[in-house]
Amino acid sequence: MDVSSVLESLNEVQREAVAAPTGNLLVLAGAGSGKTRVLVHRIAWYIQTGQTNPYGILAVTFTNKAAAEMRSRIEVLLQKPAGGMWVGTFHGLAHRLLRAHWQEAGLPENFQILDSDDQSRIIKRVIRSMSLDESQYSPREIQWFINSQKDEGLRPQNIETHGDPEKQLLVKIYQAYQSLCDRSGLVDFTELLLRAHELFRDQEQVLEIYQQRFRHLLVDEFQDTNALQYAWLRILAGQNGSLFAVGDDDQSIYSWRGALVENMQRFQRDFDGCTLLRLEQNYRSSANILKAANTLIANNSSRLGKELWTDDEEGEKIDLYLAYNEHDEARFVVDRVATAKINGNYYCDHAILYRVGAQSRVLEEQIMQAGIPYRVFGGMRFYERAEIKDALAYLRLSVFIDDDASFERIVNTPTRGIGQRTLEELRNRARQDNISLWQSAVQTIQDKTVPERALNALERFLKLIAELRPDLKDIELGEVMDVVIKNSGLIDHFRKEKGEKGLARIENLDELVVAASEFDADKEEYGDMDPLSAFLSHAALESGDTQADSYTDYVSLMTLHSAKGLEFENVFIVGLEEGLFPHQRSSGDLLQLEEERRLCYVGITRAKVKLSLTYTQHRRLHGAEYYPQPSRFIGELPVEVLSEVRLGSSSGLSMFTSNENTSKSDTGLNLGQRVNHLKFGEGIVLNLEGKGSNARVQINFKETGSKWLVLAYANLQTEF
DNA sequence: TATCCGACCTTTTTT
DNA sequence: AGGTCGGATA
Repeated sequence: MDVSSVLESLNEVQREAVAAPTGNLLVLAGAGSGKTRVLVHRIAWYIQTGQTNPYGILAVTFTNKAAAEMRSRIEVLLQKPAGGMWVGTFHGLAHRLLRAHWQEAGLPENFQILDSDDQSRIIKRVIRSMSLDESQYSPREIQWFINSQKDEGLRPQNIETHGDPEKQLLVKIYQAYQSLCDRSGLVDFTELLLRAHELFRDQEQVLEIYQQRFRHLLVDEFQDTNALQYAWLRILAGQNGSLFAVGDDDQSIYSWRGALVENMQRFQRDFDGCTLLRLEQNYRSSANILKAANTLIANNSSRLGKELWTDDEEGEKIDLYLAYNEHDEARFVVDRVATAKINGNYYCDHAILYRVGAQSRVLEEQIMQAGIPYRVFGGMRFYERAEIKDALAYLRLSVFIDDDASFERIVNTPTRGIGQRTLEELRNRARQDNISLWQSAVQTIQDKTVPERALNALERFLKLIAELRPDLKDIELGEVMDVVIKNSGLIDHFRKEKGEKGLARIENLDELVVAASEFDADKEEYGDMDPLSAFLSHAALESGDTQADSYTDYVSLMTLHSAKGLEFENVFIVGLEEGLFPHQRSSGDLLQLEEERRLCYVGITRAKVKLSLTYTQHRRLHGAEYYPQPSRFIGELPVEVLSEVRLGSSSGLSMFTSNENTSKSDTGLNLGQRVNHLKFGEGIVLNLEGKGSNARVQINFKETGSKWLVLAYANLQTEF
């Protein structure tokens, strides 16, 4: 094999990283600097120099999409399947370990995976069963508490409460939640990681197997690792393993879900002989775009430090558009996209990025009106849909009767006369005897401790599930799914739902049958699990990211967060306003503000050719009116790369005024304008009405709040 | 058991 | 504004 081919087409630093001697290496890789490329080539280098075969390599990422892309790029480079290599997400790999070592990990063979919705339902139940006030102990907060404890590697008994009764109670809830999960063989997402870590920590012989095997560990997006993931990598690497980590501290935007940028510094301390390389040459964006990105991010402190550069030319300036309101903003963007299309560009080279999901609606309205195909990313995923989870719950229960989450979900869906009273009885018994709801139901039927009518209903339910079971073994997966959906009565149930909704649900259920029949359990991923169990795991771990159809041309709408890792010729970032971006909830805290700035940096660096930024004078959000100040991030960009867009009266402006009926009297004032009043001081124009001597103006004064004034007497100063 | 009403919330997302 | 959720009601 010609080793040099792996190094061809790499720049000097990339080559240095790829061909570095085996050992611990941290690659600080800027946006668009070819970071995944380096990682993939590093793997090929290991193999082609004979340092290891695929069997000795473990490469880990955060999303299934990234993992799939990595694997396929490796295989392209090697020109053969990379069998035996472990490539996957932290959760996927942890899952694989736990399936292989379920006994050592103290799990039932058929353990089921809880997604966060399942988890939150269980937590609600636990709170209720402890007769706590739900309004005082919000399930959300408790879920957050439990997950962050687990992220820290903490079990209830390890948590120091310092006698704080509040915390003691939280720990008690955590405990109760965990024992419910344990007795019903349920593993939440974080638990996958925690158990996998404990497996390594406590089972020396297991750890040894994997330490021997995986001498070469590689991590992408290292800045996104949390404490537990870091600990897992560290224990697996041991003394003899080597870790190749690629990341960018400037793109760390997930601290709010436990990601620790500090892991990049820690890595250099904790891992022997760690070297640091910087990939700073950018192959994506024009010089102007990079200049904007570099200048912006330089406002952050405590960076590892790096500055992107490019051989590319200066390129176009960055457009900056001040819109009247969010409709005008949307119209501006859509107009630009439409024009680009007419000029021979593709829709799919365009992305519209926003800070919060709620901003997509107005954009969608405009883009729909223009008849432009688009896709909104994010939101409900396929396997998260209620009807899909219902159907899967039938399956899960049939393969693993102790799965309480599924039992609860479907015991009375569709309604079959098993009401709250009966359920309460089942739950109590389950808790008292530390058994699953299914076992509890069996005993309840034996002891006849509920009314006859409920008893019969319960019996019918158990029989329904039990009858599914023998059928499932022999027939093909799609057929299994079909039988489940038909026998469960879900179709009839949703048919009764009025409107489009029920219809859509039934279509989704059809789609589920297709998904099941097309599912092909990868032996590497799922070992010798039976196909049905493998499919259920798959459904839990891959929430069904709908693959972008490559043959349709559409504009992408997404949050800045979901844009990370992507690139587009043409990028619009909308809503650059104080309070929105940076978001209100981040603006009080310096660290959070810096994360917002990194988010902006991520957004800017998505653009290859053209970047446009917009903000508004007036925005309606959550039913309230805002007259926001321009985002500080605009002010942090170098003026020389910006170009302010002023529309002639023929385009956006006239459309705006005619459509919105906000044409104001000719007062010489604009909405959002700053004015000064002799008595009330400084304020901002909120509204105008009437004409001539009747004209009135509403002003939000800094000191005294909002007031209506007759313009003729107000004697406002507009320049000060 | 279905449906309606009002209280409540609303940053970002993956697994 | 718009969606979700839980409780009250028919």
